[in-house]
Amino acid sequence: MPVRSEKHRDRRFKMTPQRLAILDYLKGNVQHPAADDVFRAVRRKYPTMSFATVYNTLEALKKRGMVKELTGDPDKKRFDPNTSPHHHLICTNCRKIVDIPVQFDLDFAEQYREGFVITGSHIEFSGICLECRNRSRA
Amino acid sequence: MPVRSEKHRDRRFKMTPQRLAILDYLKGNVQHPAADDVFRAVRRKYPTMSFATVYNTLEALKKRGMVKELTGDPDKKRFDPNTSPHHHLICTNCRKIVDIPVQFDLDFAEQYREGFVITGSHIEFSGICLECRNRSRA
DNA sequence: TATCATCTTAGAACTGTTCTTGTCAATATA
DNA sequence: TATATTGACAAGAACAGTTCTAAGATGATA
Repeated sequence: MPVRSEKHRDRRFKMTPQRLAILDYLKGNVQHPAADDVFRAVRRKYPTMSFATVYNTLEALKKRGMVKELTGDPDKKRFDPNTSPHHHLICTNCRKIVDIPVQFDLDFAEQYREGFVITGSHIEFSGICLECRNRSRA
Repeated sequence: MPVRSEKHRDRRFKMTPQRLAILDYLKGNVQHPAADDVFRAVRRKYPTMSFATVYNTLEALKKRGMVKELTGDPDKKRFDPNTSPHHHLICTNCRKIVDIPVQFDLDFAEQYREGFVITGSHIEFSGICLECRNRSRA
């Protein structure tokens, strides 16, 4: 589906070349990039690209539910273009984030909601990834 | 290098008044404070307290497993003196974090570990807390 | 193509965190 | 006791990531 068709859903979201480039970079990306990664990648095509544009665009996409902001990395905000329900593994050594492509059933947790209206859940496992273990063994 | 006996295990961790004050503030605290909160609270008793001391102490306590660092708040690091296994609810409006005092069984997730050696898990529900809902209704 | 709201850029400003420096106290060693 | 070592403190500089500002440029639409 061409990204441009989105314009009919939200005519206030202009499909500028910069935004298309950012969407293009995010599409199918499983690295869970930070703003920094987006900036460096897209700047190759648009050398005048500014950080403000990256943050503005990510914020706009977030507001429209096209990306999710992750909190697992304590050092920077990272973004996930995969908006279908899934969970994450994060390597405490290299900060790599890997998807767990299924959704666990946590309905039984409803009884603990403490008056909250729950809008989302996130399960995250931390550990050491295969690559980091191999590296430290070398 | 000589092996330290069990009773001397922590003799490199001096119990200074500043550290005792920080521990005292954290003990039983269920607010999941940020460094900032610790600083403001402890400074009342020790007006010369420095941010460096707060961060150093929190880092030392983390290293010794006496507090956990949380990642649910994208804007700042927050700390949890409750080190027993439990989960969290976070209000996306006021950033309040509330404990869910039980541990869910996620052993079945082992099959998705993607080569990771898993050392921890964290389940977090996001939503709107009762107070924020009442406030917005007013 | 004229209009208007939105977008982009560049850089400043801000926030939370880490690092550096100088000093001191407590402990270990001779 | 004298001396060395270690750990801790305060103050503030430095740093990284993010947000904000101002002004001009651009895209969508009629």
